Amino acid sequence: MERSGSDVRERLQQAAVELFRERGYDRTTATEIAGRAGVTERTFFRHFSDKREVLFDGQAVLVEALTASIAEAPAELGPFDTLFRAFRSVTRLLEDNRPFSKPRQEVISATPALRERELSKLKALSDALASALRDRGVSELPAALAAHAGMAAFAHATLAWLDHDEPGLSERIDMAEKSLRSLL
Amino acid sequence: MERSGSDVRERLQQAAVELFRERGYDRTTATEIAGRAGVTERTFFRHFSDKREVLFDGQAVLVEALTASIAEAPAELGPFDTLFRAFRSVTRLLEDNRPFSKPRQEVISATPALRERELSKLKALSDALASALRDRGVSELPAALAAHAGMAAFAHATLAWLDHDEPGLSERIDMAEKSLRSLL
DNA sequence: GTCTATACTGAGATAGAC
DNA sequence: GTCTATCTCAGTATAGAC
Repeated sequence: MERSGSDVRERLQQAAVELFRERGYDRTTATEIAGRAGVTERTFFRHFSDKREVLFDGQAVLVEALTASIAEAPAELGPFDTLFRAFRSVTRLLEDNRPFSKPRQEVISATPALRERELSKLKALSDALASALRDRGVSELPAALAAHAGMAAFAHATLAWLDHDEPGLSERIDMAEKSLRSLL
Repeated sequence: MERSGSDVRERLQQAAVELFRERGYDRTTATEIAGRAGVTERTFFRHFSDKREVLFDGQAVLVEALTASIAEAPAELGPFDTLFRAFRSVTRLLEDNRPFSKPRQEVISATPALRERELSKLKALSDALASALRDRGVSELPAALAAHAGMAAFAHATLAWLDHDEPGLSERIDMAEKSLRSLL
């Protein structure tokens, strides 16, 4: 049982999604997940600080990609232009991940404890975007509000697209952006 | 030991805030909270589905007040006008509750597990506002986005005001509204 | 890797309000 | 008698300490 290959983390994540779908989150123990991945419960908790965390790892990549896009955006763009440019820069990434994201999202949506954790992650993401905007000279309050509103639109589009794949992600982002802009 | 008709629930909430401030959330057990309120641990969990929930009860009143205000707003008002009218209608309520809200918020802000729960509650509130807007004929997407953006502004103003009481809550809501509207 | 505290659950008993 | 709140007792699983 490959121990040093260090794809243990991925095997744990894979096993977790499978088991959560088979039995539900509450009826799955950390020991069972570890067992299916060929390690002990203790190893599970070495990799993930708590049971929920096993489903929330991909976020780091997304944060990096989005903040990088914001940092290198033309200086003359306003907050929303900058944000939506960033969101569009990761559509390809999200589309490629859809086969894994969809079952994962089904589990999350069905489990209150996981939805709670999801909100934390979205908040952290939103805060990171606000920080990236501030680095471009946008001041505190507008940066926070733009990041929040933009993230809400982006998250809404992404979740709707994971639920039904048509219309596509790009179109959904367009729709969300238009809707947001016509509100103000 | 007053068993029936009593205010066990409130005693539990009171005891919880006290103990969390004295020792911190993690170092306080449900048994200790129950003990200080004069009941057993099991009774604590009959009143609150989990340990975090004991700090999040006041929300119901706020949801009621805000959705009521939205429902009775003049039909010609747009989504943001409707929302901020509602936010302003509860400033008095929030100001009166400040003596209780402030210590409570300090505990929440200092505890990751409680911040997570707080986000859930804000999401539920935001969803309720979106639903109230839809009842006025605002369609799905704009209702969700307006509610999210508006709530972000309102929450930002309220938390900042709990942290430092000057400028006052009304002024802070004015500032947040202006900032949000001038984003475009 | 082992041990332990504690959050949480379930079932059945008891006590009082009605 | 019913109904509801609480208690008692006996567990399981998470997560942290060692």
